[in-house]
Amino acid sequence: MARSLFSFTTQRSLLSLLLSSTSLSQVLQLHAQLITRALASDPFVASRLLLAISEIPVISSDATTYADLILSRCPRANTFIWNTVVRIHAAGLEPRRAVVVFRRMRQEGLDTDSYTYPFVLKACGLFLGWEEGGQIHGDVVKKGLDFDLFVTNGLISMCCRCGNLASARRLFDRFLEKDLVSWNAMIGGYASRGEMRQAQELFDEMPERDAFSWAIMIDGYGKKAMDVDSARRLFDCLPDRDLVCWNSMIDGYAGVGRMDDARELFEMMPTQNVISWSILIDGYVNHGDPKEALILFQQMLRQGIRADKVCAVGAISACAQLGALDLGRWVHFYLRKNKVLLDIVVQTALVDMYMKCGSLDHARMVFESMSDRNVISWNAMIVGLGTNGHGEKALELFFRMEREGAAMDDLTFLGVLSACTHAGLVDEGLSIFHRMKGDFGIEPSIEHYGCLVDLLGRAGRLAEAKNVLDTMPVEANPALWGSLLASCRVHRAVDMAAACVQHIAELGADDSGVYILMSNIYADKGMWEDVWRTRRLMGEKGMKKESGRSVIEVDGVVLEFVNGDRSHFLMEDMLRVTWCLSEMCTSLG
DNA sequence: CTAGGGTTAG
Repeated sequence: MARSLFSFTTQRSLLSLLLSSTSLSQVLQLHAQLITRALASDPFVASRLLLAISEIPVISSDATTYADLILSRCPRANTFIWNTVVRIHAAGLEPRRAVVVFRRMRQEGLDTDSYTYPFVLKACGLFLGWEEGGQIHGDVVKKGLDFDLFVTNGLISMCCRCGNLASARRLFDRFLEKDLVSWNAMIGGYASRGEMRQAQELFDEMPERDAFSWAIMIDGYGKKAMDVDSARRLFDCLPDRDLVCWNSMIDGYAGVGRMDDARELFEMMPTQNVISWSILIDGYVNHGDPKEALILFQQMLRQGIRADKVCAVGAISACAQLGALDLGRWVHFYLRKNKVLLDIVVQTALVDMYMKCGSLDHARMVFESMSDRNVISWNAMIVGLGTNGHGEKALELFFRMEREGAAMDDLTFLGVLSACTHAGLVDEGLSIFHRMKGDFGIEPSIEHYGCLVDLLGRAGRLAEAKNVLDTMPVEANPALWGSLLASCRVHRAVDMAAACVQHIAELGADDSGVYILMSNIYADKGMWEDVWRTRRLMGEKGMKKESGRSVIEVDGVVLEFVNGDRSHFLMEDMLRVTWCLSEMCTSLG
């Protein structure tokens, strides 16, 4: 009936348009046209709409909601339609919803077939829903689908992803019609958990191998088992290496900090993609060379490779480590200009970067604009506010976090406690420390005790601080005694300071810094005999003062200062610093 | 009528 409302040819052209649409808004426009013609409830039209959605490269939450809507408006939906909705959810941001749709499908008495299970199982593997997967497994056996290649491969990889290697292996061994994918899934299960002995055994046994098999093994040895040399031996055996193999091998080296080896392969590989660059950039960021990371980032852009959000996170954290605000803002601007979708990871990296660069307003702006926040985002704000000297604001944010019922972890408390310390909010800090276990279920670690000692010590409540160290459930370490020692200097408590040094020495951690601090405490009090005695002791122990080092960004240029070393200090840099300082002085009036 | 499984970077 509905069909007679508009001509067959118009319908056909609409449908062919649908098949070639590449964005949700295009699909929506077409749907609107179809709705006005009262056609959307037609199963055939619904299936076309859903197929169009499933072909969008990135399934947004709008897309999944829309798929649910189409399903609900289509009373005569068949198995194909339901399968497609399950598939859309499995590819979306919340794979769990695929299982929800699957359950409704069964409740409403629809037939499930060999196309239903691979998608549901994939979803289970993605959110690690082994419980649900186990039930589905029973279902599959009842339906006699456990001999279907796709269904069984789905089961094997679901079991592997959920860490149930024994079940996966049972399925694998009993399955006589195994293909290359079955082998790769099983080997991947072992490799992703670093069980390389078992993976290697199967790898040697398998009838044929493809690029995936090699990539799985190289990645398993390099990243998961931290055995880069074995990974390299396989890599060298491999006749024609694809991009993934190169990247996995480079990532293996970067993961263990062998940046020279990583770099050498990077230069050798035939072509690099944005992932290759990201691996290298991240490697430098994680192994103490953020400056090199930024140089690479700029090189990559110059070669015409667009940065994606993963790569940007590397660059942003390099900026954070360097305190390079101008560059960080530039990366932020780049992402906006290139319409790169800012997800929670990028936004959190930006918050962290702005905080580390001391730009609280920008950090706050990004944080407030976030539609979703996790514990890492909150921590970045709380820790950042604390280290920038805004203890009250950090505390405020902590209470807001509590009100909103956001999950906290041990870093949250390290952040808020040290914020209290620096703002002199001693009683507030104490109260939070004492609520940690009861109200938030987080057992204080040795670091939290460190904060407590600091909190009390800096406020001059030295006896209470020492009492914490003497009575805490785990034994205090040199760092904790060191923190009390630092408080002793501030409050000129010579005797307690000497006791701290004693403890540190007993723990075998008495480095030059400890004695220098101690001798400074004596000096503050004019106890020169003790100063010289301490200096002599240092000489006897063969200690020398170590050099300090710092890095700053001035006017877009990153400068590195090493105490006692002026070689980096070029005249040009000197001029920039001078200019910058004079600018600042002028603006301060 | 139509569709499907395995690898790589935070």
